[in-house]
Amino acid sequence: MSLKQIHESGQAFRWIALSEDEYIAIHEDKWVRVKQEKDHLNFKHASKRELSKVWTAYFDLDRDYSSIRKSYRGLDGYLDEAMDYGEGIRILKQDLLEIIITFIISANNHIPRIKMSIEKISRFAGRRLGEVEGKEILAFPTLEALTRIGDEQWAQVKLGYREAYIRKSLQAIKNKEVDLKKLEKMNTLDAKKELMKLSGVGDKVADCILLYGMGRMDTFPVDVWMKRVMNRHYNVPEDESIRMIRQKGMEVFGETAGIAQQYLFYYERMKGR
DNA sequence: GCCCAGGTACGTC
DNA sequence: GACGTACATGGG
Repeated sequence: MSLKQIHESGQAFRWIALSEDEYIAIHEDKWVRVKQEKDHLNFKHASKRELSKVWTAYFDLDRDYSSIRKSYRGLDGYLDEAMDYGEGIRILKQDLLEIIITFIISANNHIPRIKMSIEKISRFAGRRLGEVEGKEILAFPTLEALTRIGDEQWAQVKLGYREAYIRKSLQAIKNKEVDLKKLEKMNTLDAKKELMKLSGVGDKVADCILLYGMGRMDTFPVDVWMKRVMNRHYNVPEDESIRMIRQKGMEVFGETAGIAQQYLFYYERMKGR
């Protein structure tokens, strides 16, 4: 497990990097300072209770990634390379509302700008949780706090046309048109349909929400990077539709396709840098 | 100035 | 259902 790789793999936008090996992760109103020490993690000042109640689920510590990697080994050369390169990757299980907002913002946007937007939203409405080395630690805002953000502040976040998507979606969640609690009990396909009722949530964003906010590994988000991977390494013609590419990904990589996707995405984005 | 970014909504066909 | 297009914003 590698904190550095998880940090670079484009799923957590609000980690605070203290160094290459030490980060602050934030989940709801909890935060933890984690340091990589060779092959194990040091969760500084985290109580045993919090470790088992919060961070085990967040870091997906109960899943046996090595056996998943073993099951993929030899399937194809490219995934082998990607798994070697990103051996320490895990899929984080992050706060559902935060992930919904984050990935609505992600659509047709640059990663640094996505980070900036989320940071601003947290600054406007997130609770202050503490401070480490002069860096303020903010919670991602609650649903109530988000719906209290005013027009002027939203405008300052510079979300462009995504602002309306988010504000509509917040209302839909607030009045239970889309009930996030019920979502957890649904199978992946039903949950996806439900999520896609939210404004700004299409196929790809829904897949990301399922994968990063609900721990559903049986998803295969296809963005421009994954399209590139599938075109170049999986015999998918350039003009193939995203829909068909997703379907192929699910067929090839199966129940843990989301994890395979993360190895491939990370490898594609990092190599050549 | 032009191109692009972890795509989606909306109107046609 | 599949396809084309507009869409805010800012960095390269």
